[in-house]
Amino acid sequence: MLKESSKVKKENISKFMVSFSDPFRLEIIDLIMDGEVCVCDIMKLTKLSQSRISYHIKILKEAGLIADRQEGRWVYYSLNKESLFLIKEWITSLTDYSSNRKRCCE
Amino acid sequence: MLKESSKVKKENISKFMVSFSDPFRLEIIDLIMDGEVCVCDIMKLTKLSQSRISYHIKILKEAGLIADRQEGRWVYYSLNKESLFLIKEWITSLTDYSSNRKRCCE
DNA sequence: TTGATACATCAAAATATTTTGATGTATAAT
DNA sequence: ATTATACATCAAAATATTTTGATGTATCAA
Repeated sequence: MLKESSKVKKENISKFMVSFSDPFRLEIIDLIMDGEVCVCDIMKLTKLSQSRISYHIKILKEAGLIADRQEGRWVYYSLNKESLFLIKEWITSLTDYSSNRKRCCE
Repeated sequence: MLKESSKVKKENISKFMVSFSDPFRLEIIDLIMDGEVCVCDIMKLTKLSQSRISYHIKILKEAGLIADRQEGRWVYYSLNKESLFLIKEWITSLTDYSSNRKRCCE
């Protein structure tokens, strides 16, 4: 079993994965990757309704996946690379651990 | 936007993330990391009901996260490292892409 | 100060996922 | 053959997530 000392908490991993588990959120992330975007940009590019986008944005934000910055009436969203690195690290620890592990009775 | 040439398909990413998004499935993965386990092992270790475990196992299997091997009456499950590597690669492509990208009008 | 824009939030409805308990199938032991 | 074990599958119920349309708040322009 993975040590509890891992930098990412299980609860956060779950939240992160949930936030990545919706196709519309993946689409939004795809757009945000190209640079800061506001909700109105996402509306134009995805044809999703405003409140629907706000809802998904909220999930992504609460998972720590994106950051926001207000500028006048606009709110710009951007990828939070730090959290992506942490998750990558967590997946690495999964693969590393299970490849170094000795099987019982071998 | 990420090139479609990425080794992992969006649909698979979504499935993978869904499969990782449930705390009980994370728990099961945690156990499987320690070596092959059967449903009965998981039952003993997690106190989840048999059909509940089977259900989650199915989700994990369909996402390509775990592999199975039958031996008599037992079915042993193990981590499929290949898919973990692919997802890690996908996350890497997310961070790499967005860090190399030039902001508009800069 | 009025009206428009950008976005958040809310409650209800729609939809999807998960859990439960029952039943089914295959293997193996008696 | 009969019974027990290991697991899968199923349908119904329980629960969670998502969508929708309405309303709220802040900012800005006229």
